[in-house]
Amino acid sequence: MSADAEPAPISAKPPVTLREVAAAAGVSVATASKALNGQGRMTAETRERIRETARLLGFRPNSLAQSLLRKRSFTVGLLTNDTYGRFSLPLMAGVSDALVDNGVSVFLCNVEDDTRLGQLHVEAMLDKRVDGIIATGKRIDRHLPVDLSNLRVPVVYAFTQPDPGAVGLVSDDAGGARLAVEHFLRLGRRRIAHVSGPESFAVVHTRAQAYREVLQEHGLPTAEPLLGAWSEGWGHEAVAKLFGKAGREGWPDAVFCGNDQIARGVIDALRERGIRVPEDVGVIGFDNWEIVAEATRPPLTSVDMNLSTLGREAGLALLSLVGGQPAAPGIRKLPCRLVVRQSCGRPPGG
Amino acid sequence: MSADAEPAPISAKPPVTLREVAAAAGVSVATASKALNGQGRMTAETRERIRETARLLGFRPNSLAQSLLRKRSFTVGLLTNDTYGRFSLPLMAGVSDALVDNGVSVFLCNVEDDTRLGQLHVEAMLDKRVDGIIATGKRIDRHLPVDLSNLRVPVVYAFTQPDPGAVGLVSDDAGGARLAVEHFLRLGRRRIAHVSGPESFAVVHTRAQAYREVLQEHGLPTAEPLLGAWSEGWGHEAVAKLFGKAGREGWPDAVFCGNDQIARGVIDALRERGIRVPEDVGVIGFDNWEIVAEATRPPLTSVDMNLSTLGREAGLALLSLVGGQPAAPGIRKLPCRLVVRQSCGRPPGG
DNA sequence: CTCCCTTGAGAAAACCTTTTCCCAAATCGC
DNA sequence: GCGATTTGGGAAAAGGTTTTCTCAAGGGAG
Repeated sequence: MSADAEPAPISAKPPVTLREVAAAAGVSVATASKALNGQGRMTAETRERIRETARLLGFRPNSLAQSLLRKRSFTVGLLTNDTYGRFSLPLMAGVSDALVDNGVSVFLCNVEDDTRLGQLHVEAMLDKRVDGIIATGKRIDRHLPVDLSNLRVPVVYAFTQPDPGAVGLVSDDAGGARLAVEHFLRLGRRRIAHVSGPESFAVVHTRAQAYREVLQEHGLPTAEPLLGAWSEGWGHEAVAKLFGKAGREGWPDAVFCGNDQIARGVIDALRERGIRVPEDVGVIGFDNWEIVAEATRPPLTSVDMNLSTLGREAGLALLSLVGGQPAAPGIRKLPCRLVVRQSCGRPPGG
Repeated sequence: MSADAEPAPISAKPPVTLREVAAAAGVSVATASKALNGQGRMTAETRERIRETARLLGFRPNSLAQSLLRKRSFTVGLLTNDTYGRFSLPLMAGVSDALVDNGVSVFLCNVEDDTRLGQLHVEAMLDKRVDGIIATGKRIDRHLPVDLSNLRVPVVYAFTQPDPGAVGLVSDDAGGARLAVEHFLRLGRRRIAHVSGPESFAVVHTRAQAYREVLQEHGLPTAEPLLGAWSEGWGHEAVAKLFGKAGREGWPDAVFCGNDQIARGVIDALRERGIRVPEDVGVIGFDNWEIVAEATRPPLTSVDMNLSTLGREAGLALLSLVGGQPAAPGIRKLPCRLVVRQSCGRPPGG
């Protein structure tokens, strides 16, 4: 058993227990435990001998036993009703990354819109003694189909409607809309239209309101936003409405779109009408869905909600809650950022 | 304590233990355990009394303690290197669904392409005593950056390159390609082109080979597939190559595309040239990425890899492995299906 | 009236680790 | 040299459940 022997690889054999390490090192399990955790008092030589033995045997403590005792499982649940959507992916990746960096594993729980399924998942998570729960959704203005108030573990809401008194993180949609409109203004655009999604979405109103405010602040007339669907098809229709009327002078010189699909429809429709983007009309989208934004011709400038960061912040917030730090309840809005590509044009003298 | 009293809701109070249930029912923990698990012998009345007590107290067994004893945690790890991609989502949802139905929770582990991160995750999962691991990826022809051979738990590979001797599930790409080409043939198309992705992808060759075979089986000449990128841009380029030469008689009357983005580029490019889809040229894509397939004009017929089913099967395969059923090692190919929309035209007399 | 078997239920070990308490030996102060 | 403290390490309880034994009481056979 030389000092530079290889540690045993993870293998098919049953796991090595602390008892075995202790026996091999000729000490009690108590001492072995303390040696490995840096607790207790013993000679440096004893401690080192035990550690070396553990290393050689490939000892890894059984998390189940540790959790049972410590009442802390280093495990959290991630609840989502958006397994197919593009929003939850970066969000979940961000959550997962933040937690994994802190040695915490994540249970993925897809609840769809099924209350029974949600209840089932929450109970399973609680049974498995998760340290906390992160609830994410596909819409900021909708609750998950499950009641997470009065749980015995902390809960953080990300990109979904939080319970009153809980801590929630969402993107700053108003700020994102401002970024887009103000960018247009800086580029010298003055007749800015807004084409967005269905009226039933809260973000549609939030963004439209910010759009109006920015224009008013600059003393510009505000056209009524065109509300429709989150689709390319609606982008085409909207262009027909905006650019259908004869008389070029009434046409917008910029279109701020509620998402990237609408923006793509707008760009395609404009091209089909022979209207040049960005020379005649600038276009900015929302979501920065790269696969769409980079395929438009020209590539689409878009507002990015920083969902990955949002997820990361949510993970960290939960961690501090689990650690006993009292977090200010309420909704925290995280800033968006504008990803500039080629659909909005260059500054006048640029 | 009437019989129809409400069971205690899940609450912020510390969980009820079996010991408390036993005390409240006036029996020992051993008897209580047996009553709740349907084990042991006791009067029906005793059993029912204990069960009712447990229900009223809102007792839920501590999974950690159960797992520690049973050596079965009802937990599996899901390893992926594709948190952002669209393939892993339905796959993961399928896995998750299959497992959750069987009372198994899923650890989501995003390893990116980082060996160290992968090792970390695998060790954490093993420490938490997962019953098994499912490895999924974004490409069938690439290994995950982590060695999963010789683990002490079963492993199933889904949509990623399995270790030799392991059980793996992938989509039947050749079969999917056949579906597309044969559909064209049934519709009376005879000059079928194939535009696909980069040469470095194994699926590109698999599908191209199937494409050639079907044409040969029907005694038709096979044009050399055009290989490029998985992008709309390449779809445009490919159309320029295929339809650039003067002389309409040499043009294809159908294009089978390697993915939906290429197909979209092809359709857009054809429209820009005034070539009608599906009247003049039929187009079929691959992946059935609904958000793309439904936005093309006309909506795109596409091959669906049934990834959700693939994930479900992977989950079930792992479950039976965990249950001790020996599974035949090797790669199992699951059939694709053709989702017919409007880009390929109707049968001649249809 | 015994003896044996069944029934109903409890005691205790086991799973694996952590932590508190405890004890013997060694060291220190004077 | 003697009491007090420190040092090094072990015993045991705890965490919550399952399972194997054990055991007393009751019932049936002869």
